[in-house]
Amino acid sequence: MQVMKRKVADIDRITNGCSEAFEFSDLMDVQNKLREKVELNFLDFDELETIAGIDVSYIDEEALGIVVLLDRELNLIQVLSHRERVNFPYIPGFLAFREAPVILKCFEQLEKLPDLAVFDGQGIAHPRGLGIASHVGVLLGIPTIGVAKSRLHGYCEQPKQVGEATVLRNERGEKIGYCYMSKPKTKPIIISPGHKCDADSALSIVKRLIKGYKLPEPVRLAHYYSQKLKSGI
DNA sequence: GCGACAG
DNA sequence: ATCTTGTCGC
Repeated sequence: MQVMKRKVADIDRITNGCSEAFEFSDLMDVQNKLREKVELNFLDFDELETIAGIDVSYIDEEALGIVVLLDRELNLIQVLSHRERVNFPYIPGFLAFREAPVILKCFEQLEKLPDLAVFDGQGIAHPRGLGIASHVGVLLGIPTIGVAKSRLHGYCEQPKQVGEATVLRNERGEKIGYCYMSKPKTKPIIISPGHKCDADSALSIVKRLIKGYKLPEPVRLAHYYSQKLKSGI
């Protein structure tokens, strides 16, 4: 637990950042508290009207948040963005403390929240069950799903066939998501529910959001615009 | 003490 | 995430 005593500020100094002097134990307390509010229930894709995709890119010391809004047929409705200085370093397991601020600023621009938000990162497949998808999902009170390009927590068999999904389980053997090969000859993606959604619903929904690419459309488009806007500045 | 470690 | 062009393979 000694390492957990280290102040984020210490790491911040090393990373040339400028985060608050929070301690890991405090950050973990926040996560454990929010974790209690996570709800895992069935979510029907056919009931969704609008779906959002979120991504964040960086420009030196600034973060550029992007939220793309899609309709049920995955047509682009609008793109929201917000750019601001980041004051927190990237620390595995604490990504939300770095990216949630700018993401929330994007959502504030919406008059009506989406029926589902898909994140680039983990949902409950996290050491304390609160990846960025769950974290923001609880703060906004809307259904969310996490789609990561690599694993952070949990173990599973490697899918070998395209379209094959293997169960991702935590150390207690509980199902916390799926490892899914969405495209031929590509590394499988890690799918886990964020909030107001369960693992099976998350897998089912993500499958319907994939249109020929490795990543589901909401996240793929968010990343696309994230990079595009950044270069156009 | 060592390894793991989303974006 | 980001720094970066070409290139090997399906």
